[in-house]
Amino acid sequence: MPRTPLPEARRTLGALLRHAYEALAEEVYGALPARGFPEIRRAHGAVFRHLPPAGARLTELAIAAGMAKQSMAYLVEDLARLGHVESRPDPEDGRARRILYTARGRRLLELLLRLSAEAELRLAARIGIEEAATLRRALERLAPA
Amino acid sequence: MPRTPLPEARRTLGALLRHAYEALAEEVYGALPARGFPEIRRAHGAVFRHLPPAGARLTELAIAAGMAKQSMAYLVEDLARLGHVESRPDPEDGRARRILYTARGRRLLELLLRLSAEAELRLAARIGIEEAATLRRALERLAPA
DNA sequence: TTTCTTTCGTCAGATTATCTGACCACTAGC
DNA sequence: GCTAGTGGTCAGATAATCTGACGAAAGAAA
Repeated sequence: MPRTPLPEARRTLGALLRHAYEALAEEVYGALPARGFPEIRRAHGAVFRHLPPAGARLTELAIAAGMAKQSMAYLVEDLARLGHVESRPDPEDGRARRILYTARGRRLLELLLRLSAEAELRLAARIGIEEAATLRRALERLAPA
Repeated sequence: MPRTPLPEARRTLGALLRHAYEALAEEVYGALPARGFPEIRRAHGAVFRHLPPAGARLTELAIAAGMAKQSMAYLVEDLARLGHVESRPDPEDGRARRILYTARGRRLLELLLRLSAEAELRLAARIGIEEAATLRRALERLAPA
């Protein structure tokens, strides 16, 4: 028998993280339809989380997001079709394509960031500012540099 | 212009939560093949997170996991095929089925809980015991009662 | 400068994990 | 005993990933 009692399955750290993430994602992505972006799905976040304002190559994006380049290509193509990014041939490399935000895509990125910040503020109001700050600090220590 | 500067997309609270969850899930589920359960995928976790030792009905499981009963049925059928759960007609209700762990399923549940506890301990070693405790506390305040 | 190797992206095809709608069997409430 | 509601399945769709094979371009080596 283990010294420490095993946690309930719903109370493992992983389950708690998943739940918090799920709730936050729902707040952010759930707000998009009413804000004029009903076509955006959570999977698109993989692009917005990793595409810097100056643009990036497809393969860079795929690596940053930790997925196959084919998978990233599928998301990027979708966002291009929806008018949020465009993919232009890279002048510096004839094989490569540069993924860039359109004006609409930049507005969406800003909206996502604003909604995220607001959701974090609401969370802080629920659990306490101090508590929320330590939560963020702990998570930041786990994130890659 | 917003008073607070917008966060970088990779530093929203959601992105941080997602990253931490992803890392933890990888530790736990990544260990399964070497421990004799190569057939278990992350989606199966929806069952193990919500199926109590005494069993439950399919619809209860679906509601607890926040998914359609058809989706839960797909996961349960898969785990039944793999010998981790079995689904028997409910003696108290002729329409219903009771989902129960097999002996193998119970061992897997225990392993998952143990791996989760170990991953949490390693995380605490990385960021500090105090920090990990406050992380858990904050997340628990966000979880449903 | 020709060749070899690696990298960038696409094509084709598969699988997993979800959903919705329609339905049947059974229970429960009047 | 009807009628309404619930538990579960069937059928079909879609989203979001993957792997393998490949062509074109770049970079390294000869």
